[in-house]
Amino acid sequence: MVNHNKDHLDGIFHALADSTRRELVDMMAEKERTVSELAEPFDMSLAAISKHIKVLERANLVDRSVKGRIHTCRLNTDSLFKATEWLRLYEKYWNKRFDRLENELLNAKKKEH
Amino acid sequence: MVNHNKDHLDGIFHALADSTRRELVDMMAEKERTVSELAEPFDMSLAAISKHIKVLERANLVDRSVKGRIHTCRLNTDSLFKATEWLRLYEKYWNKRFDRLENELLNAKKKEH
DNA sequence: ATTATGATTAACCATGTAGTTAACTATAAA
DNA sequence: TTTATAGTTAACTACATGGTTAATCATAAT
Repeated sequence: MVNHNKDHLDGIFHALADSTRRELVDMMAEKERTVSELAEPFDMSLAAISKHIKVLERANLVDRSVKGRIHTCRLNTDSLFKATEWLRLYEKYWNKRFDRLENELLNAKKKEH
Repeated sequence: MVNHNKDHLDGIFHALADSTRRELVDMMAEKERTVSELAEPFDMSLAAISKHIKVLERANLVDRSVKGRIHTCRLNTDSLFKATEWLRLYEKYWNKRFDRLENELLNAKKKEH
């Protein structure tokens, strides 16, 4: 049996492991965008951006609606949420670190007096 | 000028885009582990795991200390924290979704009466 | 001194990635 | 009807990835 959640996270993290794609996500987070709008700021062919968008789509990070020749892309936060959920498992570890740092600071201050 | 933060996130997300590596992270989160301990549960050569660990290390997700022939690996949460920080930018979007869902539910209940 | 163990490294293979250009599809405008 | 626009797809290149086995290195045990 295959773990689909596993595959899903693979795809999500892989999609996010590219700064161009993260910038595309940024743009779509602000508001929905057409493919050409998304491509405009990049020094890269439309074909390349088209592929990047498809990677985001496969990872379920982006939904697309087609009207005539215009493809409109919008962020689908479900996958971002899943990625965050995985990372959240480890939140307590860096909280621990912060607590430790805080304590050290506190002790340092006490010594000053 | 190169954006180092960008490169860093590339490496972090790429490191996390593999279920074997995520499982290694899980194991190290529980407690620090030697390389062989980390390799043990996997149906894969030690060499392969050694490489996976190096990917995690390059992404700053793992620190290693060597004592004799034993390499001990522990989680470094700094990078996990960075990844979470990036994702947290979008948190408001799924909160919006949840709010909308909540409202819909509320309205549905009102109609019942 | 020899052998066994923990781990890395090198050489290799198959597959995947990120980009290119060129060809194509579909729709809108002249 | 022709042409321009929005976008995808195909074929290609160069390089990275994830795995293998075999060789190597360093340390510990006999």
